[in-house]
Amino acid sequence: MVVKRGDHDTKVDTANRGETDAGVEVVNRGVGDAEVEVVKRERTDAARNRAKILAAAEAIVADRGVGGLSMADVAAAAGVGVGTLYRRFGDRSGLAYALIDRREREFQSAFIEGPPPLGPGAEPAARARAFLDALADRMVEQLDLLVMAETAGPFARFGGAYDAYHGHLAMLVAQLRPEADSACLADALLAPLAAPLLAHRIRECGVGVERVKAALGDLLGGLTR
Amino acid sequence: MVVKRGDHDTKVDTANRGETDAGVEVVNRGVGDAEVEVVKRERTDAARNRAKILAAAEAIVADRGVGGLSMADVAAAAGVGVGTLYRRFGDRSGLAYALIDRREREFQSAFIEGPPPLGPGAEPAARARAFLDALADRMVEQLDLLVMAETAGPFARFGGAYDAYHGHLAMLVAQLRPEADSACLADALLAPLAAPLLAHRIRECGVGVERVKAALGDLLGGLTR
DNA sequence: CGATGAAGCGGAATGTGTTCCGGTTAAACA
DNA sequence: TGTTTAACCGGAACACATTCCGCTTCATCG
Repeated sequence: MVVKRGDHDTKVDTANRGETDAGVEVVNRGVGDAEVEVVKRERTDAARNRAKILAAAEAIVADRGVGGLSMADVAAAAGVGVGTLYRRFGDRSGLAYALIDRREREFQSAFIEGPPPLGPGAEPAARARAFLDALADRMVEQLDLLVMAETAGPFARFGGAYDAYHGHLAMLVAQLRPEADSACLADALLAPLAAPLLAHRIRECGVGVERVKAALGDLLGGLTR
Repeated sequence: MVVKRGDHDTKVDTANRGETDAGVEVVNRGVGDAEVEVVKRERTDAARNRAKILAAAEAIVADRGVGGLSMADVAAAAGVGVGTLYRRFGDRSGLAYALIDRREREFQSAFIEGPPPLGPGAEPAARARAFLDALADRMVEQLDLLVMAETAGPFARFGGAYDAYHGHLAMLVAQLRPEADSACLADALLAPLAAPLLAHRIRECGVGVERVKAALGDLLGGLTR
């Protein structure tokens, strides 16, 4: 099961809840004691527009960089109104997140159900290390978009992917150090990989990802002993 | 010596360089081999406006919260034009930073030249621990403003203060673990105290500051052994 | 004291993210 | 196939940060 971002702030309604790549929506509807999952297909025009918007956004990012990604431009290039963008993606950071999404899902399934050492089967320490390394690489890979997804709304990050990372790492830390505050430690280990900090260090200060990974490994090593 | 923020991006000119609380500007002017420090007083009308703006901004924050701090409102309340705000503070995050500034300076002088264990004189491990604890408290104290200063442009405004923290902690870590990558470790130890994460955990998740401090102490403890 | 120019000032103009709402349409159902 | 309705669409309107530029004022210096 891949964890997706939940509601954004207080603004976004349920339109995007549980949404997946194909644009279907999973609704939990209480029926007596049992909960039945009802799958509700996205309307065809909506699906068409979603595809057009994502294609247009990707083209604009490829062409002009993330900075040139304005909602009005994307809407114009996709041939839809801006209202449609907001209906689909909530806000600017939501659009960025959608652009990131495919990779994100691959990454999440890799550490949840992929082969060791990232996936299950390896020692917790090795898994945690592999996870942080892989996450660092993943962040760098789409750094611009990630900075934007995080910056547009300060809490956007904590609504979805972050929770998945946090839950996973907290589980590993709990195995490593049952007596410790695994939730807080997971936060602390994840924090150095925040997009803005990473972008600053790598781009402005010439620090390589490898050094960041090594420092994190150092921290993790201290934890296991 | 208190470290202040540097230039913002590419936009802000030299108007605010080397600025201090009283609004004076220190200019280094090369004269032959020697460099002479020339102190140039802020114009009286500018000083008056600065004070009016800061007072108005403080009142608005106290009244409506940080969210209600709009540039136009502050300008109107202070009885100046918005252009004046921008001339003085560069942008929204600059204004937030100015609001934070007094406390910030106290804090910095406390860990740079204050009494131990925060200031010089204590063991590096104890100082690092005390520093992280104190920083956590300080962040919580003005969390809203700090989130805003950080969010408007990541590292734009808070960069100066962050550099001070980073330099200090990196020095302590280097004493603690001479062979380690103290710069990266300092980043990693500072990152969990980033305002947005802290705000989220404390306000949305009910995590107390004490737990965050303890986790950080745990991490630090692992480092010293 | 009066000229001079650099610094400061204000507010209109601009750009862009976000919301709103009347009209449209796809899908379900009789 | 006709009816119904919830979802969707578009773009005008809005809010707000930021920029621009012509005018004003302070401080200096002859």
